[in-house]
Amino acid sequence: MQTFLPGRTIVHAAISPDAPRLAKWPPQREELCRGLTGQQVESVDRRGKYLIFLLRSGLAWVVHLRMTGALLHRAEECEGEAFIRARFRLDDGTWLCFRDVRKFGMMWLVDDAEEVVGKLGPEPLGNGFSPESLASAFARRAAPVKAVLLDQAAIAGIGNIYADESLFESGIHPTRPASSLSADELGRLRNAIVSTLTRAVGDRGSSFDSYVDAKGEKGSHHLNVRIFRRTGQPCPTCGQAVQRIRLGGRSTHFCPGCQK
DNA sequence: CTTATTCCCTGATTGC
DNA sequence: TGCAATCAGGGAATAA
Repeated sequence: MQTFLPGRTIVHAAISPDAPRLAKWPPQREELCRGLTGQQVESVDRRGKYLIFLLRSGLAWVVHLRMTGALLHRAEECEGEAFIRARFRLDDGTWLCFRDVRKFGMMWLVDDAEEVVGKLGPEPLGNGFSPESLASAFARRAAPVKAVLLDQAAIAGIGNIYADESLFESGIHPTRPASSLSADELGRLRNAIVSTLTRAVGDRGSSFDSYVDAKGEKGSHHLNVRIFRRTGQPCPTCGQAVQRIRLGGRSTHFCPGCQK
């Protein structure tokens, strides 16, 4: 995305009427498309799970792919391809196609990206992310630590896979109240979050389901997870069977032997 | 303020 | 084999 989009101008934009919730702001898809047409992309950025395209005009085009969304860069229009919910033609003749089977994806065209991402917690791969950052995110939070890890206002960008992997790597039980973690545990969890996300980025993401990048390529990190969706299989450390429970409305996987 | 629950959506999986 | 019910999941909305 960073390689081909900066400098390009959107010369045509269309959102399909079968994706009525895709346009979050302006809420009418025609208005969002009108606003995007003629805009030149200056830079590509990210905050948590949100993509931010800063435009030369000063506006920000913000996109969230959610579960099954993908922004695909194509030489040709994705004519006849299933689940294409929006298309954007660029001034070099290529296309950016938004494919989204489950229609959970969202986009905004705003004066300031902070209107969308302003309430997110700190970036776990940012410079200042420390055990103290976690302590402040967990203060007064009696909810299970797994649920707080998924709370984007506490820490930005951690999803279900990486919450389970980080808790496993740090040896912390997912049901522990977040505010009950000791300083040592906060330090271990901080390091586990950083190493888990760094490894996942190195593998270009996890394609348990349909995730692909702008070139249509899958990530490989789903091949390297230690605990996620491995219910009943032996723990890689102690051999006990991996257990699955529901927490924060999500499937949660952990080793009853290693995670206290 | 926090926490829990429901909803959105549809392909894949499971159950009879 | 066929059809229906269930499941998966991020985050918004709602309720308590």
